[in-house]
Amino acid sequence: MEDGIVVVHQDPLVRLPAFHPEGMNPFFLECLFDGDYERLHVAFGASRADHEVARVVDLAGHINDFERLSLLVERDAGDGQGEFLTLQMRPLTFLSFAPTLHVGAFGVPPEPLSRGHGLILSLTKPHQYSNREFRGIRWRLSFFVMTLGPLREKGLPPRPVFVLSVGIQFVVQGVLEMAEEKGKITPQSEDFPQWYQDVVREGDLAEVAKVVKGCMVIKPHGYAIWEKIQADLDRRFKKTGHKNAYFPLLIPKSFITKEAEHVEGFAPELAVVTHAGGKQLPEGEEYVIRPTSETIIGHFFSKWIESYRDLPLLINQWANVMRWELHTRMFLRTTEFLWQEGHTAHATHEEALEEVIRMLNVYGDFAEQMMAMPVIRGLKSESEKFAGAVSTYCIEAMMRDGKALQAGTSHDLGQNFGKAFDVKFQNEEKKVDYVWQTSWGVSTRLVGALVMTHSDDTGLILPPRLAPVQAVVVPIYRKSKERAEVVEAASKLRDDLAAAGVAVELDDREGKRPGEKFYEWERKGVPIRIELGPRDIASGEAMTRLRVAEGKEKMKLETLARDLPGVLESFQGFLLERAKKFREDNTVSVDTWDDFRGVFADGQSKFVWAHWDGTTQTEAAIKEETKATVRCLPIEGQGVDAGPGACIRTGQPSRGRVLFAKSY
RNA sequence: CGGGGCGUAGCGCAGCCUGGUAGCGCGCUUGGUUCGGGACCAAGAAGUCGGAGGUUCAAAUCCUCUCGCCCCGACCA
Repeated sequence: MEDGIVVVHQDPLVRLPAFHPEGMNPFFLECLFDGDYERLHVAFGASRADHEVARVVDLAGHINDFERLSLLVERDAGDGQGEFLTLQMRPLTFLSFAPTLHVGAFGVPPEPLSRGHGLILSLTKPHQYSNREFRGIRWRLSFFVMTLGPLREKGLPPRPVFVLSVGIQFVVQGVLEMAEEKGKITPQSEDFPQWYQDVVREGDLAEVAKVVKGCMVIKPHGYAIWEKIQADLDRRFKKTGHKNAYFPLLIPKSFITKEAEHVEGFAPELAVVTHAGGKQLPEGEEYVIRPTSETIIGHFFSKWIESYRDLPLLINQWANVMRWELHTRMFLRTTEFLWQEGHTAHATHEEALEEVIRMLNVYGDFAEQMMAMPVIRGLKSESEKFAGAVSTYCIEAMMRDGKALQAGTSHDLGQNFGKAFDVKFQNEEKKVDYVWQTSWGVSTRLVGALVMTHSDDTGLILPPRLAPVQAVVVPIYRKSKERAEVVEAASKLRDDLAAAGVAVELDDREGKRPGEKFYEWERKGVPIRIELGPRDIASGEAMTRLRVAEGKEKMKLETLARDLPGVLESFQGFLLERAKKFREDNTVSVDTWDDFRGVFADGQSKFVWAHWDGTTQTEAAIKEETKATVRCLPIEGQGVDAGPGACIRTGQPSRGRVLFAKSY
């Protein structure tokens, strides 16, 4: 492998040295990127000295859409054989990447690859980094034989062909350093997922736990947001008659298997406790860490409920749950997360359905009123519904990249869990029946939704109603004599604001300059900053700046405490309106399959109202081709024109438009 | 299962090829000058170089084994 590692120049030049794959003659290939990838010179031959230069490929014009770019390169061999090189280009995914270089021999029996044979090359451009500075970057290129074997037909000549897959690994050094630069937030437009990570980090919301796979540490500032979410939701739950309770973290494994769909849905992501007290638990007595609590709550409901007089039973639990996820992202999908799960039991299906819709609306109202996040309320398709539910309702919000985030769910469980856990009651007609259950929940994912709904390239933006710090006072002074005076006035202002009900913080830390404090609080999403210096005190005013404002605004010190709550409220309203407008601007109704695909091309997403024939197969086909899924079937008043139409994909009849988008 | 990369100070990394005093940036501590949009100067603290074994007068560096993390691939180009 020693020969496979080459350090290349900045021009950037890539050289593939000779290699000796099994059963092949020594073979040499050289690629030379010209300037900023505008030209690619390809040469190959049996030895380095012997190589012939193939035609120069002009990449200009294709450089920005490298995805599946195919180039046919005819070789100037002069022997009339028509050998060629095909270059397939795809964008890179991340820092360390290993694009595959496929070298296939065409039109020849699987004999030693040498001059005169065509090649398929699959190279990858460092797309993600093209917008960043490449200064100081060192490229290291190594390659290795990965597979060697017959290639299946797939549009290739019916003659014997074989493929040699060679992986290339570039190691790009010096880029990560830039990304981790202090206070650095990658622009949304450049790399949205990276932007999200940066905002969460710089906003001091959370960090990846690292020592525990897939988990995160929610830091004080992030947890404070969750506490505000909890406090308000809890009030709403109480108001609708629910009571809090707490059920065990561990659930007997046997419980999970009682509801057929439920076990199928959750089995892959369960964490199982097999040992306890220094001993292995007997077979069949293992526990799972709850992924959700329908089963254990069903068990207890069956003990608590005897007659219709015990109904409805309205319970909520604040808890942590664990789902073993392969790919995790802070707040959006982590192995362990915090949530609330409501569980209710009712005498009739109608009553249960009312509950399902009631709680869906509680979530919807909360999202819009508190989070300033507009949502669409709807019904999940069969493939997206909760494992074990009859139907699942949801609220879907649009993130700033046009993708949809499921922000809350409310399930009609029918009698599925009632039957599985024998939750029976005697009704008013003295007949025994199974209860009708519901469950509904929202999680710390809401914090991620908050980030992706409002924040910008400067960092976090928090709606005042959920901001742990709504206003920050930054004192400005020169000499230590000024400091005493200014801090005193600032303290008084802080006290006045606190008395007016504003969550205010006075940042009188020494050793940090005002500018640095400004940036820090902006990254943390504080809605308004108040600057107080000697000049302001003299004039009886303070400089204020809203988190999204262009400039600063003077406000009278006298009336600041009185006026600020109003300012914050209007900022709350502004954020909601802005989010609504963003969603409107990125929502379309589409009637043709070509238009539909166009919306989701190039990794883009919007909200799309389109007709769908209602079948799981069509849904799967659409997802396969566009990555977009049915987010929900809108409930009354949530969709666009409600009339029937023809499925966008199959032309089959559709009862009404449903919401499509790519999703988290 | 196959292949690759990486483990050196809290964080990000250099040093390894060619063995010889443990380095850099950020952060942190102290002092001073600063302070209306990311300050500067000076001094300082901080590392069993992932682990074990070997070669050597001498190992972060060479060899063998091992642990951990990340990425890619298994015929889709």
